[in-house]
Amino acid sequence: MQQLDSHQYLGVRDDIAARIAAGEFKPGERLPSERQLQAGGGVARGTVREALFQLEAEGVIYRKDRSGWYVSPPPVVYDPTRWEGFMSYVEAQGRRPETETLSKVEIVCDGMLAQIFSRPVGAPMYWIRRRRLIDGRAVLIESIIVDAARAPGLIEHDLNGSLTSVLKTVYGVGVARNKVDMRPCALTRDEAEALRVKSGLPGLSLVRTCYDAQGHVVEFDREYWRHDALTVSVDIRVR
Amino acid sequence: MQQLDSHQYLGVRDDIAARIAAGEFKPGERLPSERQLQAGGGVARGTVREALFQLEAEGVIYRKDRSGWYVSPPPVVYDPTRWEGFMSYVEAQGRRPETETLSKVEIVCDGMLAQIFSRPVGAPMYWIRRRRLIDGRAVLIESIIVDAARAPGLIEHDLNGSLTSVLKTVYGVGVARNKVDMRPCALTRDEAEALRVKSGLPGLSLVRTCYDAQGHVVEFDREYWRHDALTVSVDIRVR
DNA sequence: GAGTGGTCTAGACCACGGG
DNA sequence: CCGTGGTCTAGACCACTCT
Repeated sequence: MQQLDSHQYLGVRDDIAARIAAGEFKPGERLPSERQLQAGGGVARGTVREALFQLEAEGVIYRKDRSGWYVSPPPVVYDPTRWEGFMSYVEAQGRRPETETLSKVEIVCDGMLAQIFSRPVGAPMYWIRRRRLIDGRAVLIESIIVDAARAPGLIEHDLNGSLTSVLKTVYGVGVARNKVDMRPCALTRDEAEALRVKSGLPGLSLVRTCYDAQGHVVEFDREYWRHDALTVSVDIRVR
Repeated sequence: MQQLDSHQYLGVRDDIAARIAAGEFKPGERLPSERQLQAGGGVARGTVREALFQLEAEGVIYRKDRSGWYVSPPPVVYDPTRWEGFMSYVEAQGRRPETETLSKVEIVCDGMLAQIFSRPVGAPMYWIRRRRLIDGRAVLIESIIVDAARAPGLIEHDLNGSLTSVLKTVYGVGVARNKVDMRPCALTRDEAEALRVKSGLPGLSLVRTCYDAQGHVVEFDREYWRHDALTVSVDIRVR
């Protein structure tokens, strides 16, 4: 498991990392092509790629398909215990958030949703898919389910802002409890395509269930984040 | 970015995933060697490895260095808002937790620790490194700093159980607030070696700062988890 | 159309493990 | 010791983006 003097890909990794640290390549900038990086060191292209994968796993660089490797910008901090939405906390950190609504449709409750929402199978629900970007880079894709009975006509609204505030201001539906599950995952076919990354890239899966004061589920949200785009921070006090 | 009918490594991935799902290989069991898997499908070994990396990123399999590929057991659920320690929540989920203390030494406060603990540079601190296992597999390594003034002689105790309960019962030091930061990371040289995995494997970095009722830092803890070993779950209520 | 990364081949040698 | 995964080479073709 140890890198002795062999493991030249770690040497290549260190070279590239040093050049980034030295400011030769800045966040958002493109690295030289794999074949150019290879030429410098007299190594096979596969070895250069191994080094690039290492840096990608560390969150130092990322790739745009068939366009090249780029230096990663710093991650944003996400606090699941706060109610402010994506748009506000990203902006508060001096970054530029964007939201794109990929689709919004009415569906009917299947068995799994029936259980989550405590609603009968067949009850109408809204299904919203959105992609969110920071500084122009797609960082997460989310799939939201909302009980149509709680927010009739929801999908007629503009959903490129804060969904929570639409629910609150238009429908008077407030959130009193929030359950968040997180786990490292691999971005699979669909998520990877929507984020325009290679399938199999590590990510963070985040599942949020929002309840109102009566304990009814208001919103059920699955998010898939690029692994290098966020830090999660939770601050808890004993009651 | 899309898998058409080419991308045969995804086909190999699906084959292996199907055999695992069908129960041909059970959690904890070893897969056939790469060269054996290769023989079945008439593909190059590199292609088989690509498929195995994919499954590893998804948390389906993991490797033991130069020993082989194994089917992953299910992850444990970790709730940073609960105070119960590793030993109890792992056991509560029907798994077998173990802790090994790798080292415990007295150190002096450097600049960073001085800031975290609001203590003068040079103040004595204890530094404890532990490795924790579930069902015999190393899943995390942690590095803990405790203010020696708050718990004199702490490192004389057996630290293979719950540190929090030792602090509470022996020293009367309770925790009133908990700050947890999490982010996907790559396991680098030291962590990877301690977990006996390949450097560069994705992981989850978890930094916990524990405060007492007076707002003093009691314990500062950095954990590095295998990415496939846990799910984080947070349940928050508005007050 | 040129250049990029993505995939794949068919070999090779090495370091480490105890299937 | 033999088999394993870990690393590496030197090519090749493809699908895609547009540097």
